[in-house]
Amino acid sequence: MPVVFGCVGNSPMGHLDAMPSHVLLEGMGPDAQVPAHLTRIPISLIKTSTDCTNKTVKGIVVHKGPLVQSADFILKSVIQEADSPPNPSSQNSSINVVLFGALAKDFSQAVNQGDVVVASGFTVSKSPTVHKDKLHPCNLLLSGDNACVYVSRQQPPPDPTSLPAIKRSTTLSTEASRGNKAPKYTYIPLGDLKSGCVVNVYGVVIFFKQPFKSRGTDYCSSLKITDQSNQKISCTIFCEKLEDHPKIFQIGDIVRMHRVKTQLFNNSVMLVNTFGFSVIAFDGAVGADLKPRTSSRSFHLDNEDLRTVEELRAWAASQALLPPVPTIPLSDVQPKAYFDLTCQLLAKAPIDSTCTLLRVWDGTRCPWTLLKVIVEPNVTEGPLSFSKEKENLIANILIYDNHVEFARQLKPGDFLRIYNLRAIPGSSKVPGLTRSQTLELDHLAFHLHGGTAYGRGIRVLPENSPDVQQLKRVLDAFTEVDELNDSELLEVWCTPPESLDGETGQPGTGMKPNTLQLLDRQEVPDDELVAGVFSEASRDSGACIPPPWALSGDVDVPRESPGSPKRSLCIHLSSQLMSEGKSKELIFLMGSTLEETCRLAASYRNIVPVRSSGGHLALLNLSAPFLFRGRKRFYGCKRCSKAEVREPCAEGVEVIDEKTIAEALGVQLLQFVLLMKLELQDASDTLEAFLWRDAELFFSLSAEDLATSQEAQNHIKQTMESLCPPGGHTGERPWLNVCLTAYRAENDEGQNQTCYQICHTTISKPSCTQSDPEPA
DNA sequence: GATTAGGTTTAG
Repeated sequence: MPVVFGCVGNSPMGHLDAMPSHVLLEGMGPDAQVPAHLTRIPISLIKTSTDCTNKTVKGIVVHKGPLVQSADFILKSVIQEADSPPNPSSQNSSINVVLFGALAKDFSQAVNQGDVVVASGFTVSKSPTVHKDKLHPCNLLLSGDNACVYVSRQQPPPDPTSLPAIKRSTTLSTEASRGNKAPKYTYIPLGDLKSGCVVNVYGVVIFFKQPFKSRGTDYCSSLKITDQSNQKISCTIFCEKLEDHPKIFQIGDIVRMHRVKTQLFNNSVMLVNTFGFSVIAFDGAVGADLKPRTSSRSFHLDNEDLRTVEELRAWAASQALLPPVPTIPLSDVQPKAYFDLTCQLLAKAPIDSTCTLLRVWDGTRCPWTLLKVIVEPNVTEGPLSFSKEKENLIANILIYDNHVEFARQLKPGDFLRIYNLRAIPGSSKVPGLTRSQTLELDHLAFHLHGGTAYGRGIRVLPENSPDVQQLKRVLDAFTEVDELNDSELLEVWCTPPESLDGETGQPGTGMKPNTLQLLDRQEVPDDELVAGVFSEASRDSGACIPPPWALSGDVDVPRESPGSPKRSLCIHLSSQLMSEGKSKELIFLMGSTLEETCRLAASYRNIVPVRSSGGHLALLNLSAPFLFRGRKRFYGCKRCSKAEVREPCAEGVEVIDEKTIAEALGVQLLQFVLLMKLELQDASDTLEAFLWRDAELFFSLSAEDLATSQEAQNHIKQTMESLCPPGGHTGERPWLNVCLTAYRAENDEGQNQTCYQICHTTISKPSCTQSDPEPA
């Protein structure tokens, strides 16, 4: 059944549904269709200088490459001189033929290996693969309107099993078809994939399995990827060498794959690697390093690629495709949970043929009692024991079945990510234990079960990966501390300044806020307490003689609501201020409630609440503010003040401030101070540190504003929530780079102890996860 | 030279 292709031009990508243009004719060979004005030339005589106008070649298809869907369709084929016995002395009777556009697509559909074709309208170029494939030094390019291929089958019907067995002379690279320059790749959106093509794609990884040994000869990787088209495409990669597999570390990573073939499985298009397959992977986080993960030395990456990666990153972020926490630290592990762990291998030991012990740490301490496994010392690789402190951080992980072989290749010191690890509470039998070896009850055991479900597996992370860099900082910090013995450590931390002045800050690194609590000693009293003081003061409403400098009168309190009863209160004013026309600058208010005082504060700049005491005017108990100004309240020290109602000296004073009033009243003015205690945690331990002297610097606001401004309070709240998310895991808390001051201070029991304060440190943004220490 | 797997939890 001969087949004739019509002359077809290049079809722009996307016109994949264009009707094939071949015409079926029966009972004739391809030659019957070739127009008479064309003359055939032998393949072996083709040179780049050959004038191909009105020339044809005829050959048997000895290789048909895959249809590559690129900017255009491309298909590469090899034909061998037909109808004449191939000259064994000549290697030039087989030639590469490269077809473009719809012609390539039609050729892919209608031509099989073994068919005889006649081609016309071709051009000749140098074959870039001549040294590799030892074929004809030229190749034939078939594109554009003049290109035409006439086809016939040698043995109809086209039953693949009955086709002449023609050995492929060599393997071919599709890259070869584009000349010597770095090929320009086109990437097909995942939503546009059609089955039966070889394509290049980009995608965001939404599921992955680390390479695992297949039942065949290769390792198999399983991926599911997606892109802006929202199509979710499964990919299966078979490669004999592990290094040829995609290097996926976590969900959200981005892969670029070259030469994967599309095929239908379960009514969905899926991807499988095909000849010439290559893959590179990128971190999927916006702003992360754009260094591709690959073992290939000759990958091509241009600005367009980087732009594609950035676009996918931004899109993935908008879709929340990246997990908020890539892995769970040991400190946050929950019993019964499956989790991924990023850790360092310290030691390992085989337990039996189906189980290997990995001793790992990540610098955090698991709050649960961990499984202890005792193994024969002579089978352990790595140190047999560690310092007590370090031992407390080490998790024993039992690796089972198929993962044992992989674990065998691990070396102590390796940085690992273990996927789908399971934390099992209680006791379980550990194979290989002798009678003398005990297993603790009520522990948490970590198992990497057999199988690859849910991506279960192990990966060695490269030392330069950001997650490893972060882990190393934590581990190094611990090791540094661990190597000092306790007394040395104490000496380092206990070189305190005599006082807070002249202290030297010690930059601390890697401290993590753990828990936060406000010190409740000397707290600013709440309204309930203050209202109680007012209430008590108004009960002492005996007769009182105002001081001679005062003018007394009544003031109507603004009503709470139109219907509420009218109330007037006794006030005393400074006659001097009155004479200067500043009667509203300061009033001494008697018998008011806290609430009424606040209402009057809208009309009078300064209000000093007073009471009657022994026939004289007196200030209220200094638990309450001695002065109200707008929303601000000023407090006096109960111990240091010698309070008495006196006329402020306001002569020549433009504005009466709290200092003038406090001075006149003998009140030792108190300052608002923000005092917090933070529990910081790093790999080595936790540490309580005060935020006090530089608390305002830390939060970039004044404590006084904090007492009155809702905005300032919100700012603090947001900042604290970003440092210590409510209900969040430790892993979600940011790392802080803080400067600490160590000093000696007496505690409540009169004992000298070392205290720590955060100093010279500013949180740069409320939502920011890092703080920037300012130069001391 | 084709085949391998085709996500979805061990059962210690």
